Formats: sequence, C-alpha cells, structure tokens
Amino acid sequence: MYGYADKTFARQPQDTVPEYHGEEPSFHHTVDCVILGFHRTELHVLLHRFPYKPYKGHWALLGGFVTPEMSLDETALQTVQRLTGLDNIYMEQVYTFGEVRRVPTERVITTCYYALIRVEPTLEQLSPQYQATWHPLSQILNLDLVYDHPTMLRKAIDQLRLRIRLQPIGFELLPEKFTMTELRQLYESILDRPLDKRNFNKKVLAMNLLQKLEEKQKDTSKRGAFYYEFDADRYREYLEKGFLFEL
Amino acid sequence: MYGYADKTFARQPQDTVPEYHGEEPSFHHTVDCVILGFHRTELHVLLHRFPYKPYKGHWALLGGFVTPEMSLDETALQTVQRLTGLDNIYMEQVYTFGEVRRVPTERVITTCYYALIRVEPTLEQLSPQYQATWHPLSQILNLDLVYDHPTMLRKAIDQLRLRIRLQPIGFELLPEKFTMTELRQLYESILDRPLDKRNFNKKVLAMNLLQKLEEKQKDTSKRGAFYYEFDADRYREYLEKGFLFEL
DNA sequence: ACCTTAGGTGTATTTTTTACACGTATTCCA
DNA sequence: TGGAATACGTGTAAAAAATACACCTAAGGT
Repeated sequence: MYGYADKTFARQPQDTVPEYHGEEPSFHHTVDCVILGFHRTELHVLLHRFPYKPYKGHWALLGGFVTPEMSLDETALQTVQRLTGLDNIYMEQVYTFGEVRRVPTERVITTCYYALIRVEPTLEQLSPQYQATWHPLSQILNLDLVYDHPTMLRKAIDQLRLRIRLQPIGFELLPEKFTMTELRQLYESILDRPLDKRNFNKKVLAMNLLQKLEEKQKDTSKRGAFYYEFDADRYREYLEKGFLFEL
Repeated sequence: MYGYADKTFARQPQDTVPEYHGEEPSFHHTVDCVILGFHRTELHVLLHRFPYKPYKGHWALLGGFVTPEMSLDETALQTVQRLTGLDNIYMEQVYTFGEVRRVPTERVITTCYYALIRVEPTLEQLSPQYQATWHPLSQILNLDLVYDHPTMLRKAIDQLRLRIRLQPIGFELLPEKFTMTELRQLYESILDRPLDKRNFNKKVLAMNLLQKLEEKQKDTSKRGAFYYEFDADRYREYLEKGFLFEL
C-alpha cells in the first residue's frame, strides 16, 4: 500500500493496550521471485508451470515456503538457485502481499523479490522439473498468471525502474563483456522508452565505470562494436564517496 | 535486501520440485509503524514505551499482531488508529523483516509501514495507555530502540525521501492551512538539507497545486505570512495526466 | 520613533538535458 | 572485385533547469 488507509476500525483511541499472551495466530509465509534477464534487446521473466491445483499448468513466478531455519532473503535466494543453479545473485525485496483472500484456498502472506541474472548461462541448465521458460516482458500481459502474480510483476518492474536510476544495477543483467548498444538496449527495455544513442553513451562514459576493451563483437554488425566491461573497483570507490547515479 | 545474495545452498539445479503437502510451517506476523509528524520545523516520530519483557520500558515503534481476518494494510492502519484516534491516514508499506533471530525470543516476521499524520490533533488525545510521545528525528539516535526498530526507522525515512520526490505527500504532514515557510521547513527536515527560499517557492508554485488564501498567519512574525492550502482536485487532474513531481 | 523580525520578491549564471546527421569499417553478394 | 548493405562511432548548438544571490517591507515591541 501507499496512499490513504481510511477503513474505519475505531475512531477513538482504545482504552487498553492489547495483551500479548504468546498464543497469537500464525501464517504460512512464502516468497515469490521475479527472475529477470536480458536477452536479445528485451527484458525477460523466468516463469514456470504452476504445479498445484487449482492453477496447475498456469504460468507463475517461482516461489517457495519460508521455513523456521531460513530468513526471507535466504528463502528467496534458494528459490532462484534451485531453478537456475546460479550463485551470487543480485536480489532485492519488493513488497509483501498480505490480503486475506489473495490466495483463495488459504491465508498465505507472500513477500516478493526480484532477481537480476544473466540469461545465457541458464539457457541450457534450467532445472527441467520446473518447466520454466523465459518470457519477454512485452508479452506477459497475454499470459494468465496465477493469483496476484501480475501485480507482483508490475511492482517489481516499477521498483527496478526506480532503483536503476540510482544505482548501476543494469550490469547485473549483461554478460561480462558487452557493447554500448547492448547496454543501451537494456536500459531502453527497462525504462520502456527510446534513448538517444549519443547522449546515452556520453552520460554512461562520463560515469567512468566502464573499461573499453580492444576486442570487438561482430555478431550484429559487419563493422563490429567494441566491448566494454564494468569496473567494479571503481564502482566501490564511488560508493564510498557517496556518489549518485542517474540515467 | 538489495544487493548480492551469495550464500550457497546448492550450486546446481535441484532434481525435484518441493512437494506441497499442506503442512508447511507458520509464523507469527506483526506490523510495526513509523508514525511521522511535522512539528515546529522538524519531523517527529511517535514512539511508545514497549510493554513486554525483556525490553519493557524501552522506546519502540508501535506494532500489532496480524490476525486471520485482517490484511497487513488493515493491521497497520488499525495500529495507528488505536493510538491516535485518527481516520483517513496516509500510509505506505516499507519493508518486511524476516531474519531468523531478529527477535531473540521467538521467530516473528514483521512488516514495517510508515504513516504520515498531522501532529496537532494528536497532542491532546493520544491513547494514554501507550505512554506514547513525539520525538524529534534528530534525537532518535540517542534512544535505545528495541530489536531492529532503528533499522526500520532508517528504511522508512529513506523511502519517504524517495517517495516525496515523486509525489506531493508532504502535505499529509501539514495542517490544512500552512505557510510557505512551514512547507519549506518540512521539506528541509525530510531531505535534511537547507533549501533556498526563493527557488523553493518558485518551484512549488509552478506546480500549481496550491491555493493562496487571503488569511495570514501571525504566530511567527509581526508582518504575518499568507496561508496556502493544497488543492486536491488539481492534484487528481495532474495524476490522470501522469504528471511527475520533483523537488 | 526606532528597532527587531520574518516575509516577500527577480535576475543573471551555470549546469544539465535535449535534439540532431553523416562518414566509416566491414561483410556479403553479384 | 566492386558495389550495396548494415550497424558503428562521433560533436555541437539550442533549450531547459538548477542554482546563487540581497534588499526592501510590513507590523509589533520597546
């Protein structure tokens, strides 16, 4: 929620502080992950076929139950690792959904995370049990996602858009070596608007976080484009100085 | 969380999809509220004396247990209403804290919200059972808040700072009629930096969301300052057009 | 009458953002 | 082997936005 909460429970302050008696109700808690990857000029989401009734077979975000030994963060991470086999994943908590009937069959509280991963390493080794595949973000609206997963996806993307203006997390989605065109297309896909080639390059290079390489990529053009790589050390220096990123 | 999650559970995709057997563990879930108000040039937080051991008497955010009939949003709202008696409160979910041992005595998952309210109406009618009082934000560091409440407070303020750049929610904290100086001091307090008087007025008035009134406020100066009021209708128009707010 | 106090107001400068077009290197194909 | 096709790379001028800055005014208090 953000905005006005005007449901009225009691208009005046209560007379008593609620007692804590150690027998408060408890709830199932799950974590759902919006796993994002960048592939061929567009942002993609990794979805799987939901294995439980009554939505068996529908597309869904991958999720998992929280257990007593694991924090929410750990649960989210393990969920993504289980599917992708990847380690060292960039993740961010997005929002917690706690409506009473959001899952019709039972009360479940669910925290949504997004994960930014590189698509290529996963193309071959996605855990096949999940029947998971990548879907371009632009075509998600046609899919009939389970429960409130459309809302989760929306919130995750909104938050990614905000975050990417403040931190250079876009690099999480690209392979180690990438061209300026790839980087720009990534940002265009995330922000969902075209960016001017020259202005984009100027701004990005001015940040001084990229290392230009000798090598050229020749997949997409006959001339070839120079590879760049993200300079994590320089990034750390900037962070310490309290630098602010804007695109 | 945001950032790298690199704790390793399994480096390769798993062979089996976890079974859902309807007997998953459950958890107590609470909501804690960062209740914010603006009073005499500074942002304040409403804290109460924690009534349970082992932190009895320490300052704490006000919270409450989620129950089966209530959503997280409703729980948060009711928590604030119980204390303040106010209705129609602007609230926003901030973050959910799910570390295993964040509360040493038991596993509790807690979702943090912030609420923006007007201080004046509450000064007289705060529910006395809570021993709640307003604390200037600048002096919170000296208080010994319970559990991870300092982290919650920090996150809430950070989120408020981000949000206030995008939406004119500052008005939630002021009385209906306010002067330009009050509005500016509010923003200075939230953003924690001085703002140029003339530039601030220029920008705010250019948004065209304020109605200048005839009446003058004479509390703080002999000359008196004109009151303004927020024009919610005009705001709604802007929202529909997809306007973006920046200060 | 004068002092004190906060309110109100405009312009010039700098910085940032935006708009915009053509030659080049290389491959492919005829 | 020459020409067509394709994506790459590059700079400047104009517009917009952000910033810096200082003095007079109204009114109450002494």
